[in-house]
Amino acid sequence: MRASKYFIKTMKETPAEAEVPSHVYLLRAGYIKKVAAGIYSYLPLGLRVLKNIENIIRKHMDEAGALEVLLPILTPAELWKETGRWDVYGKELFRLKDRHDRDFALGPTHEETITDLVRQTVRSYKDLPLNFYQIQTKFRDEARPRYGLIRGREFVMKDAYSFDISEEMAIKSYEIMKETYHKIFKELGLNYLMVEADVGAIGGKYSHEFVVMVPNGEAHIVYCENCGYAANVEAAKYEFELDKLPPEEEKPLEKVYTPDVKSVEDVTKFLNVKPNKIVKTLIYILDDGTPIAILVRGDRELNETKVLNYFGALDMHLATSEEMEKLGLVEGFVGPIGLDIPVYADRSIEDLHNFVVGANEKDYHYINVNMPRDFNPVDIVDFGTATEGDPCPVCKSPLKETTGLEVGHIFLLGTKYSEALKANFVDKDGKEKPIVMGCYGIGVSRLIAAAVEQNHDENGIIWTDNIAPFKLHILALNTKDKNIMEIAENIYNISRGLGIEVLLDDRDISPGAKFKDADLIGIPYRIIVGKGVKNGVVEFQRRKDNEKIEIPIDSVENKLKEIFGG
RNA sequence: CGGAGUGUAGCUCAGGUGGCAGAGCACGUGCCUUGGGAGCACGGGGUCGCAGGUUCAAGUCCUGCCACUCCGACCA
Repeated sequence: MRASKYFIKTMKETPAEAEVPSHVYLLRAGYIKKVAAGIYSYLPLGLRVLKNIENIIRKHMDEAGALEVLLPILTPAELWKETGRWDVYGKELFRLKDRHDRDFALGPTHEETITDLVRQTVRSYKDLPLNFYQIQTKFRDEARPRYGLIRGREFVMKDAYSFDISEEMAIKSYEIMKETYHKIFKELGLNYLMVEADVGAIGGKYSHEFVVMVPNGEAHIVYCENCGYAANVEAAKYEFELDKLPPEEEKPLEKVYTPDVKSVEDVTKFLNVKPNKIVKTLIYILDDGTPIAILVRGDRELNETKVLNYFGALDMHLATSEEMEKLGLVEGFVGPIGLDIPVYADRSIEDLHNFVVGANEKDYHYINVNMPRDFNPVDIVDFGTATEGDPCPVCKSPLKETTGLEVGHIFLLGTKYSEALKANFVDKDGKEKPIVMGCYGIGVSRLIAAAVEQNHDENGIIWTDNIAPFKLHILALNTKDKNIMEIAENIYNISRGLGIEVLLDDRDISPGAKFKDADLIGIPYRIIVGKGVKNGVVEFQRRKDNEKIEIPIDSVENKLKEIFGG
């Protein structure tokens, strides 16, 4: 491709809307253009990258035996009502009506649609297993779209769904997808981690996330360098055993005057105790209106996901000041003793002795509190958020914490959707059974952003070889110089003959502008045709390190074969 | 959804106390130049987010709305 005939629209300055590197460079280099918040057009360069990623995914999905389909974006409300998600999915589901006032939704995911297809077509165990996938645009009315392609309202996703006759077989399908995902992310050239994850609203038995390691990512994960355990902090088990404090003799319970001492930090200072001897009492209101109290050690953070899972709730919130008042509670001085709402404890306070809690009375705390002497929780559960330094639940080594971007998520769904939609099959024994499902997503457009987040420098993008829009960038530095142009054209033709995706910068602009654009666009390999041609050489430069080496013009073809294996 | 902020040329932005709509970059033409976003000259480009209001006069003041960005909540 010749740049003079292509669509290269770079920007010198950072658009005001962009904050994170991927957003900045994808806009500046002319890969994408914003249409509305969280909605982008892919320009020719951007589409090439998107297609490259799609094709790598497609290749591995096909190899794994999955079958590509294309489901509709526009889906009837009836299907969503059958599984209950018309109500549960909430505001994130884009809803619309047709001219007959019938309800529809723009698909944010396709469990309903694919299960509907399967229930209509699959009758016997002989039809199974099946794995359908599609690469398609998804719609989610995000509360807050942000960071360019990282969190959009319209985005491209690969979603796959497996259907098996038993959980045992479904686990096999799940394992095949897990391996396939590893192959995909390796081929994309990204530094990633597979982590144990929470199933969230999709539901199911267990799941894994694939997270591309980037600083300041949205996914918080802990991992163990010793044994390889890795998990999203939402899902990470907290290995409280090694974090236990030494046993102490129980001291008599005492109520102390603590004027205006509310937060853990206040209590720490006022009573001169460590945060791990203080117990926080958090009041939550579940989605059915039930208030609950949850106790966590002062130095630990509560994990709301674990609480939701424990109560089987979809939503909950910390009690507001008004709600606290209605329940007769004193903000800042809530405690479990004498509380008449159910009290649950995180395992961090199991075996804790002589600790501090609020006294349910303004300006008073209890000290030397002990369980079960002074109160007895309904249950003691792992409600904690794992954090750096916590012992690994597998091998007890200290965990490391890091952040990343979730680009893939696989779920063993079980029969949640097949039962709701009555997707059954007749087994060998002649009995009708629900199909056992799994679902597998990859954020295709988010991968573009993730790749840039992970691979860029102060000058622009540095694509990995397999996803770069072009693999070779030829810079003809002076278009008025016939000699330069002839040699550049010649190298361009040789490259094309070798099947290399090549971009020739033949625009009549200054050399500096060409270099700046080339850095911004981030094509991995570059040949510079400039004044060196007088001495029979051109330069070869890698975007990664910008190191230039001179090579004789007549050995360019061999060099290209060496790099691109032509 | 709560909090904060911003909307003026394609982009980045300036336009005290109301008084002819601006700059740099980008774009077009010409000259000149060709190894890290060159220079000179001329030129085109505006519903100042939208709608009301105050005023002789509104980019500027007032009211409402909309859009966008950031922080938070939320996020298969």
